[in-house]
Amino acid sequence: MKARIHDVAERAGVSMKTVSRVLNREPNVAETTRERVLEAARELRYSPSLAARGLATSKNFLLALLYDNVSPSYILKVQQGATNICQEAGYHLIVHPLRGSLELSDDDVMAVFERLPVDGVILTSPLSDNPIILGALEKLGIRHIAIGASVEAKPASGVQSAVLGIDNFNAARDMTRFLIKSGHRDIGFIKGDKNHLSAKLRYDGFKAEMGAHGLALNKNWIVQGNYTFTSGEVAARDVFSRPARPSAIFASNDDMAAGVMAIAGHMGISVPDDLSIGGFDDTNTARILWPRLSTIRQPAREMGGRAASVLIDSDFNSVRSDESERIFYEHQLVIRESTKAV
Amino acid sequence: MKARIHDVAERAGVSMKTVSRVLNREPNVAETTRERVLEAARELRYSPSLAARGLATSKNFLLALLYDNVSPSYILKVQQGATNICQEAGYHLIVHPLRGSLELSDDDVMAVFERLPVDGVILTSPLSDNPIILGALEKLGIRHIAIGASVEAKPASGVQSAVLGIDNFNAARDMTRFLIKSGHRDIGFIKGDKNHLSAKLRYDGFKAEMGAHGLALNKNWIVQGNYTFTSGEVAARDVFSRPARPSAIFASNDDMAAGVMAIAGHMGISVPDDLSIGGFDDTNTARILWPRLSTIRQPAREMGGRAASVLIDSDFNSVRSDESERIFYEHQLVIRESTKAV
DNA sequence: AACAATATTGACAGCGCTGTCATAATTATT
DNA sequence: AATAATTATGACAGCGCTGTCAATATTGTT
Repeated sequence: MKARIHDVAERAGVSMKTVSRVLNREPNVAETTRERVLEAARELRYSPSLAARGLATSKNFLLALLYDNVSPSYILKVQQGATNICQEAGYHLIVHPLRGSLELSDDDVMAVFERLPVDGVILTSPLSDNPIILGALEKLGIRHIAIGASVEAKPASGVQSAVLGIDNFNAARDMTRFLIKSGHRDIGFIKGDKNHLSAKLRYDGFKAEMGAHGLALNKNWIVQGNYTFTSGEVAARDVFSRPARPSAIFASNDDMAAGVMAIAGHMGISVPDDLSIGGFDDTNTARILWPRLSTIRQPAREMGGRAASVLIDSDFNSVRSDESERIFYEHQLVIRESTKAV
Repeated sequence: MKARIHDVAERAGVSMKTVSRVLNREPNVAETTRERVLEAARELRYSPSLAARGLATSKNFLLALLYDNVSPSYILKVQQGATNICQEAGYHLIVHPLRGSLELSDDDVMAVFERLPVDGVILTSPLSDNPIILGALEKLGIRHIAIGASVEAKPASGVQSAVLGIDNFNAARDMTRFLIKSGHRDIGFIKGDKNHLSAKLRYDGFKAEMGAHGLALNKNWIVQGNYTFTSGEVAARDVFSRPARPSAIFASNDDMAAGVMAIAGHMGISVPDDLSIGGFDDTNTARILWPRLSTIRQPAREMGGRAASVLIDSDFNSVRSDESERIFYEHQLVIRESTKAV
């Protein structure tokens, strides 16, 4: 039924090993032989068994994408980028939600990775900063890329790993500066999940820029959220229940910004006429809302792709172990209709 | 470094085969032995090599979720349901976008599946109805579940397969009836992708219900879309460029409804005061928009989970080949703020 | 033309697990 | 108490591939 390498070898009149050489692009195969083998393989519609190959080489041609269930639109972008690259390279991507990652014990996490038969792992925020997860990965010697981890994230050691991200601090400053330059002085801020390093950095950026312009922070308008749409709604209700109302709200991700917009709509507060809203991430959400969100573009798809290709490449190019690099991406302020000068 | 079954056997003082029996829950193992083995396995943090197991059993503990890139929010729901079940069962889910599925040749498709080392495939619409894909799957003997395929989809033969879905026709009638009962008579419709069976059924349902109430269809207000947000925008622009304007638009999925809403916002048409909008699918999109979309809930997450569990179960319960079943789900009309009585 | 260097190929073992089948221990039946 | 039926365990081969290493063919060098 399904052709095996043996069949191809027979048909091409060579040994199995030679077929293997051709298929794996090993050097030292005569051109004529190579063609004969490829032809035979094509005729038999041969494709190697990943299981057998994995057993023989301890390579699985599988990558895993791990995420905690926040901000689906963001995850999806990363996933899209990663699957694209995987397909080109003949790899496959396993998606693995890891809910409640903060409560997970060392053992839980180890158990997950021990039975994840992959060649590399892509971590998305907030997993990117989670020391338990990072620790397990290193202990098991699994290569990994942390997306959205921040500058401060300590570099991995022992196994090859990398950190991809943007400069959250300065990105937040950019958005804040834009709002201020648009004439806003009363600006509210919705913080992201306490456990995300990115949340802290974005808030710090906001504070820094406000301070640089001599603008005071109004505690009434600064609310803790957790990066979910619902938390954005809750935060907005809170802010709007105060005696005074800000003229702009900067939510530290798009989903929360959407929550703010929903509550504004509900309360008859017109966006952007009565209230400007800024988001962060430029996910699909930002684009489908009306008015569309002004936000910070984070090249999530690109980063997902990059993460996959780094992982795949290091499967080949003899991995210089103990290497860890940091790749930074440019963010971009995207102005749309949810903000307006006052 | 990593424990092998041999190590566990040694530690427990039994043969490898006995360890294998315990781990695979095979019968005929003495209780005391079982415990000893489990203990040893735990101590060594043993977890079997999927590759080796796969090679020995031709089972990979992998499922694949295939989709063409339309309606990300819908895919995501299915994916969530499927990963949940997979995790419980110790399986993993590979996600595999298949862009431009309509132009794919027989060979392309075969090539994809031949190198997808999985025990089963979950298809989402529009792949669910694609004869080339279905054909390839059967030729290769890969079990599959088609989500969102319609009643008419011919049952698979040869390999176990199933169809999960809702009654698109009647669901569309329900939404249409609701709009009519709300006093709307001038109702526009945005069709889904021509190649989706669901698109046809939804449109048929709309027509049937309009007809049942003696309402005429206005060609100006019936526009072809393709299930994407952008196509919803284009369609809305088209409709609004006509001399008369409908009082309600029924878009055959949420993403297109979001597109309509965006254009309405852009043109200063107030929703729902000047225009009611109905969607379909009840994806995340419907919830984060303001006003939130009235839509048809399709239990996508549940279907994703069900698909996974059917596939996994049939891995064990000796598969009665040649079996194919149809599982139908109830849809539900969800009324939110995007529609209003006139 | 004889020899060294290099390119090309194949035989065989073994990756870590499970299926088959034989054997040993236990329990049921007369 | 002897035999049959059942339960519990293990030895061993082999799943389909690739790594190692040895063998052979080709090319280059004096």
